[in-house]
Amino acid sequence: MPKELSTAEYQALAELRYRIRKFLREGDTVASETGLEPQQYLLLLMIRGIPNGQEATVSNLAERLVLKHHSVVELIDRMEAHSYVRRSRSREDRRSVLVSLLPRGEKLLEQVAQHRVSELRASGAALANAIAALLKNGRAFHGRRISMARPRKGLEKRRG
Amino acid sequence: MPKELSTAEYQALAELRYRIRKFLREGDTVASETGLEPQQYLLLLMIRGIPNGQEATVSNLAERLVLKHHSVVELIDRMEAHSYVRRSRSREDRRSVLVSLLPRGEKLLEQVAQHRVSELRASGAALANAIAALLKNGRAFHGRRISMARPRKGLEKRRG
DNA sequence: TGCTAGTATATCGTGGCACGATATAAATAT
DNA sequence: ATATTTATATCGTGCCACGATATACTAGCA
Repeated sequence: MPKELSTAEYQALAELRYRIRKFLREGDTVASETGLEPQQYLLLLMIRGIPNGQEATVSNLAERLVLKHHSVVELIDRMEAHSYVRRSRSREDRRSVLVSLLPRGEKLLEQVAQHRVSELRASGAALANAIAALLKNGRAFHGRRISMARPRKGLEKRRG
Repeated sequence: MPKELSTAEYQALAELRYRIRKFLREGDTVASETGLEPQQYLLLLMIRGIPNGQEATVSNLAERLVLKHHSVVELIDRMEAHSYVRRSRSREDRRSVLVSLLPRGEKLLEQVAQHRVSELRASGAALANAIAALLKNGRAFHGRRISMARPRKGLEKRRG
């Protein structure tokens, strides 16, 4: 039976969530200033930033957004209504739908993403450090030291 | 006029959001297994994990959740309906409402938080490292090296 | 002491979001 | 040719978040 969590542990979990939340909501604020809902910006970003070797299909986007596929379908519906994206049926597999940005979506995405890149420089490192500091504090989590996983190499180097 | 963002930059932003999203949704899954909605778990956690020296008032909770105060009011309404929390009027300032956990809420929070602490050990460090790695790679953001805020100890070096 | 300004919470209408259940179409396996 | 699997789509439902607006309480000031 696991031990009861202490107040310090609850506070550490809460602080972690607060920092992540604050960081994400900064981006949401910028998105809403351009007329985009937070999830809409995220979908545009996931379409534009789909990993190499993948296509922006409903199922791939569902995976990247960590949502059930029909939630993505409905999100795309709403985006189509605003002319941010369009659907087209895949030639290779006619069950699949490819989602691509329309110029309006591309432009709005760029405005938000520009801002987000700037903010990442300002606060992204602080977020990473805050998370690492919270994890490092062994006392916050059962008083035992956490063994940090060794990070992999940078993204660009991974792909050959 | 800022330069156009490259595909690599979009991919880096998208990857960052994917990792954060994946991490958060792990917790959501555990929360929903206990019958809690994601935001409900978060509210319970913010009440229990309020920083020392603060009280769990609507305005303090709104700050910790990075929400408008009336969104917190409505969230508390829904939680009260489930007997997870209760409101009480502050003696010191009768405008303020103090929110506290009821036994049912406390129990559900503990179940989820226990699981989250375990998962933090497993994936929290990976998240921090992923964020740091994405930020560190200067090419992903305008090809210029980002000057990392100096962490107390280097992430990689901290623990072997 | 009374009035004004500021602060904290509450309510309502509205639209976005997410899911489970269910359905259809296409591809694959047998 | 049939059965199974996979991809997307639709609907009902409840949760979430905000702007606009309202009420109650506290603090400051003349």
